[in-house]
Amino acid sequence: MEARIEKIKQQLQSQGYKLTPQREATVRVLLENEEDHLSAEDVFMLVKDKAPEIGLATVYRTLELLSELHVVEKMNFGDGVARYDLRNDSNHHHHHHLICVQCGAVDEIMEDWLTPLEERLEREYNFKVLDHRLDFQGICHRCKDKEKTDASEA
Amino acid sequence: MEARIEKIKQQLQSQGYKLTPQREATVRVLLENEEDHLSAEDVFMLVKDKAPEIGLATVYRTLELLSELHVVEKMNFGDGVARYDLRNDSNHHHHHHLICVQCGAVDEIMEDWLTPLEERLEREYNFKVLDHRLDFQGICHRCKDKEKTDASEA
DNA sequence: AAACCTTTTAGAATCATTCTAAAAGGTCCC
DNA sequence: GGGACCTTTTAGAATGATTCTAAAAGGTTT
Repeated sequence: MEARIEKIKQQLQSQGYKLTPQREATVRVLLENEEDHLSAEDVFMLVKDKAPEIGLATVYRTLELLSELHVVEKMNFGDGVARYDLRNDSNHHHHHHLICVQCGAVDEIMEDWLTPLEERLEREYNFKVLDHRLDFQGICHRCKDKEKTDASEA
Repeated sequence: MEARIEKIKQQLQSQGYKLTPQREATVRVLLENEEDHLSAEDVFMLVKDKAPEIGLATVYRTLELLSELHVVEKMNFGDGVARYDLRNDSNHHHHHHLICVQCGAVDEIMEDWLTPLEERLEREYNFKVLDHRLDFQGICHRCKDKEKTDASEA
């Protein structure tokens, strides 16, 4: 944990920014909730526990800054709230989302299924791929199981 | 054109809705701009030319309604505005986006590359796929050509 | 400690979208 | 033909996420 904070500190400093206490608190929240896709509001509420005097605007600015430095990834699942995810070396560019239309859960797939497609794009469409996103909407295994249980109970 | 309006009219009526003049004007705008990804605001301004008395809320409600009936597809490219696209039988479910980070253009690929992946998802992840989206961020062929030209001129 | 940075704060402002209450239009039935 | 009863529209207010602003606070450099 400390090592990763240190690394982010250096990324900030290399661009002339400082790791202020507010920024550090924000980064810690992100590290502690690495599996989740937190909204700015979520982050704000969690950071408030550590540093109650922090403002929402500061959290927004920090997330925006970290996003520019590619420390976090800003995402949009179409529900009107931006969500932020810490990038680490292993999941970088290789995760896709399963979005459940019933319960709203967002699961991840950590496999990279798109490399062959990207190669084809560059070849056939002359398009230089920098990033991608692949989301599936549907019904997650939990809701499917629940449906089955409900049906047998009825 | 008229045939397609007629078809949409029937889709509405089959669910108990009517094709009011405002809705028809909205649908016509969508048909006339089928290649574009219009925002609600864009649609509103274009509809105003045909029917100046229409309200923005009506456009929103109409687009929402058409979206529920799967006549249009509501999309989100992460720029804070929802965009709406007419669905027709040929592009239904089979288009992906090439979003240029340099000029902002959005091109479409009309091939379906994901069927094998969807089958795998249902099998391995027990996830019932209803819809998907696949977007690539990168540099489009136009900007690449432009770069090349600029470089040789310099 | 004065001058000069960057950063934070609180709250106002903005912008897309949704809600609300009232009005308008149709349709059915007598 | 006129109510009663629908759905739909309208204008404008309300909401909610995000951004801006002006003032204050902290650090650094001299």
